Amino acid sequence: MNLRDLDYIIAVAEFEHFGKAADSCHISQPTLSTQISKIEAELGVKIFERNSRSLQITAIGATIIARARAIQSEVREIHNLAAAERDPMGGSLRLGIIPTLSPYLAPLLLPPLARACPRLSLEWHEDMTHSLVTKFLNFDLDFMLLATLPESLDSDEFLIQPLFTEPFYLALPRTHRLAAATSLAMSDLMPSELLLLAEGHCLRDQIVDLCSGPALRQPTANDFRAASLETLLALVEHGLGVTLVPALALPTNPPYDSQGLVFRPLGRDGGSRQIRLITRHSFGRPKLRWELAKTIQSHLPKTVTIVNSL
Amino acid sequence: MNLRDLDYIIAVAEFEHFGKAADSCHISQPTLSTQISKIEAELGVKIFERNSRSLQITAIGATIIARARAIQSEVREIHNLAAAERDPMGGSLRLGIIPTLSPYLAPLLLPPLARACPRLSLEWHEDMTHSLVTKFLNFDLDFMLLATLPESLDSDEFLIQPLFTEPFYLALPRTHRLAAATSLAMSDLMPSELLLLAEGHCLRDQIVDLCSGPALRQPTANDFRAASLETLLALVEHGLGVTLVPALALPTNPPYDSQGLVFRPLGRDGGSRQIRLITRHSFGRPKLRWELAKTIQSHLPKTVTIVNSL
DNA sequence: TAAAAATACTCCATAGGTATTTTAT
DNA sequence: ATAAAATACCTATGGAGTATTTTTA
Repeated sequence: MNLRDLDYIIAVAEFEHFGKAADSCHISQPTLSTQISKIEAELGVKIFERNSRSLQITAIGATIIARARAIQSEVREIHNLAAAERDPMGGSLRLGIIPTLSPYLAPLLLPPLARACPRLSLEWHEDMTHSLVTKFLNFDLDFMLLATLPESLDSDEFLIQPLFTEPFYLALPRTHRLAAATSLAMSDLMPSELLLLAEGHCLRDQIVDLCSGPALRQPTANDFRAASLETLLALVEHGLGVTLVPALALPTNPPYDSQGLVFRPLGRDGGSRQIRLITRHSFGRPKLRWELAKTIQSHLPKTVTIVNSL
Repeated sequence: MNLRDLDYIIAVAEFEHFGKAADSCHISQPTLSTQISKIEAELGVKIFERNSRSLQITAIGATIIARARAIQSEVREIHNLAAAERDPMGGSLRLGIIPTLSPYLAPLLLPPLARACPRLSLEWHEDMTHSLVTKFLNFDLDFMLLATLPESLDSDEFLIQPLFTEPFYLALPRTHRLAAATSLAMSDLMPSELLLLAEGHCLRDQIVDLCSGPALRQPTANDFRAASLETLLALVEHGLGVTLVPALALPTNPPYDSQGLVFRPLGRDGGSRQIRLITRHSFGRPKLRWELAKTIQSHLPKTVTIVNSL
């Protein structure tokens, strides 16, 4: 067996098609076929059940592929360790981040991080929690910044580092009847006026949980299934409703207003989310982990609360 | 980089000598030299600091080698998984076991294990705790049976499974003044008559801890530094002293006596040790782990107490 | 019959060998 | 002076290519 062979079985598992997998590995289909056959002969088990019409991964194949991904990740990490030795704040790093955090954290984090680690090559993967976790478990991400913790991360091999708690704010059109109120609670809202993100966003679920009080605006055919907070805020600005946003979505300076929008804190227990940094314990560059966490915590606005300050 | 390259850097790290490492890899010294150079060039770091008289592992080299060992272990485990798929109770398994347990457990465990897993290839590594743990951490053992838990095993990546608790018995010459006593306590012993194993055996340390009561027989030039319990029992049989042995060291059937020896239970809190099975969570053959633990627990004499029965 | 994997064969990159030189104590 | 690693250069295994055949839905 060979390290390259691991790429090959992972590619076949990914594409479930020898031709496409071969392309992705930049080799010919016959070469891939022979190599896979050799591996299967060496191990004495079929990794893929295949014929000219279909391809399936066998049970043992799936466990082998999981190990192969882990091995590849370790090999990558050897390269990263070496790169970090040549340049402690260099190397490459793959960060996953949720869409309701990414646009607000990026401008805060990237400039100081580039200053602290000038030669660090950062891959920024913006996706919803579920997709990020899948990639992470496949060793395709080194770090994740999440607001929720799926059960699949309930394992000792992962390091979960709370960074900050971010309260929710009510976003209102400036012309809204509640725009001038000094203190607001969820119960002041009309059930129908709350706008939500599309399903799959953890923020949507958190707000739904929070709003067990006022009946939720049911999704209808006319509902705009907003894919981003920015879109949602545009709807609010045009008077189509109100929404809850995490603190980082606010304009950076008080009074936190922008053109047609005003943001109002919610009273005690108005809700908040905790942003956590997730890695594997086996991530081999502790200084880089520390630098990342520290840089995030050091450049947050006063609207959020630092947890576990470094 | 190549899987074989990992063998090479591990071999050089092991022998600290290119010629010997090359021999162990069955390649020539120049081939090894060129390969190591290539790896170092690829990673851009020196793994070994070397000249014609000395060889040292660099700091980054040590971390790379640790990863390399982990990768090799994963690769081995892929082969083992495949072997286990062809034959669920087959494959190979490397078990480390302490010298004060090995001679008593081996005859109990091996026949039923061979019956349960006829084609399992078992490597039996008998050594003291410290050496076993070193091998285990280097991924050179799959399982350990230990009576103590060094701090280096304080990590979530290891699975520690208590199997049974084994009380200590006092071993006396048949002619001893206490041989006829029905109930004994540590305080009945004369400080000078207690014989101990050589240093390094966990059993020695446990008995020393237990015997904070009677002053210990101090090692002198005349002391026989017994390397095994069997040797110690031979000394006892010849009237040179008494000793404490774990229950499994007793002859299998009551009245638990053999030729010139008698064994007497100690009263409440006469001491005991707990035997634990240690693996990595990443060990990929849970059925085999279960079978091993179960087979051990199923074939123990009544003198020990099963913990966490499977 | 058509899409996909397997086979047959040829080629070449690179791991590995032998002979020799360089290095550092 | 000597032990050990590095270099030079040659060999050959096995990974990769192209052309073709086999398979099965």
